[in-house]
Amino acid sequence: MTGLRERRKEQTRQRIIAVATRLFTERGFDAVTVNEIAEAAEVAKATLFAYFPSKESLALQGVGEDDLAGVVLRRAPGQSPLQALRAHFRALADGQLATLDRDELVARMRVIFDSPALSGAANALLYQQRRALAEALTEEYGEPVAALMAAQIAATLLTLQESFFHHLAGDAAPEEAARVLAGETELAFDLLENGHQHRLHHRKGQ
Amino acid sequence: MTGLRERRKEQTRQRIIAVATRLFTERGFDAVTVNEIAEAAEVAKATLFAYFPSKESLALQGVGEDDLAGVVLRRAPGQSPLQALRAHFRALADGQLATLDRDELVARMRVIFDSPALSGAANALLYQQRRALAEALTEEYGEPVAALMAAQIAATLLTLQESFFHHLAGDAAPEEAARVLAGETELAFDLLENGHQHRLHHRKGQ
DNA sequence: TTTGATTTCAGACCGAGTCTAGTTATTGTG
DNA sequence: CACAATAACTAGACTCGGTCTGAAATCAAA
Repeated sequence: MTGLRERRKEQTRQRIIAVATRLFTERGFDAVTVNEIAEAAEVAKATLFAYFPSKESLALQGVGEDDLAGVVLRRAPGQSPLQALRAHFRALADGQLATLDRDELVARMRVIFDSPALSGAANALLYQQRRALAEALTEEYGEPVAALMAAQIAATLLTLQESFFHHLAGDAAPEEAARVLAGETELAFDLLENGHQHRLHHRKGQ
Repeated sequence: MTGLRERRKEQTRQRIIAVATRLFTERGFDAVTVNEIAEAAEVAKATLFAYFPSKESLALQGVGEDDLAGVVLRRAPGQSPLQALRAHFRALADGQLATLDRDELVARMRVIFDSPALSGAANALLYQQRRALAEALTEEYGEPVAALMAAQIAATLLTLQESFFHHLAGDAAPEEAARVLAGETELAFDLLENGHQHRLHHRKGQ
């Protein structure tokens, strides 16, 4: 059923991503031109843009695909949205570093965080998530509260990612970074659940 | 002291902003070209970009100039950061609509929210604020908590602005919108202080 | 008025992204 | 197998945001 045509398309797609990824990690997002990518991948620029809507999307393949709203909507009965999200990201934090190639991951994140343009694009992706999450929360909490909650949750998760990257990009060992991430994840959800009031007193360092 | 030269520069600057603002509100940010703006303002494109670093900056003049970090750093002794911010935005919500021209304000916000590119740029401005705020909170709460708090606060404020705009852009009367904004501001800070836990139960509508 | 510094300018240039019109595959059908 | 119909690809021109260059205009100080 999967005709030759579709296989070729998939090949081309993969080739473009591979070439782009290599160039981005070698020289950084901003220093690479889509003309270069197209040339190196042996396609016309127009073809490249037929596969990917923008240069950013080339570097953000597979980013922002968490389904926050889905996690909330599919949670076990009796579980609060925050509990469900906490469990989800707890599992993710545990699993993440175990399965994934550390160097590849840190290279990917470095490409993103090193380019303001890319960080912005990643942020825009998160924005989508946020809206969907707000909608998922609306039934239970009403619109204004749901919107605020969703915003706080999304911002929190982005911050966790950033912190994780900074540890990983520093000289922290992968296990160390994973440990810190796990700790900060709990901290973050505690903060969301209990509010800032609980943190009134000096807690310098961590 | 203020030589002719500097007066001319200021005139030119104002002329460019005026022209750009008019065109943006007439036709929307994306449908206006910097060449058009330059032509209408009777300057060369290069001159325009000597005054303003980007097309976005033309539409975002005076946006994102709140100084969240400053509010926190200059708060009265004994006051928590959140208390200080709450007081600040409470005052702002009260004063805002009283002083400012409603139509002008809503036009401005419409220009921004109607263009994804512009919303993104505004978001990037908020990002700066967020980092400064995180730094201001670090002394008291330690780095990871401060970063999380700052992220939640910034996201919250953005959400308030969005909600305010949506009410204003709808057919809500200015006073009505101001009233809602005031209410949501309190709600937002309650949420930040007490956490989501407090909102477990059905609160449909508002 | 001459000199030196600023400002402005037109226009070339770059990179991202779109569009067009024509070419080359791959496909389903007789 | 031949033959449309269709899908994918291509080169190149084009638009728009933004930078750069080198020259011309303007202003300040002497």
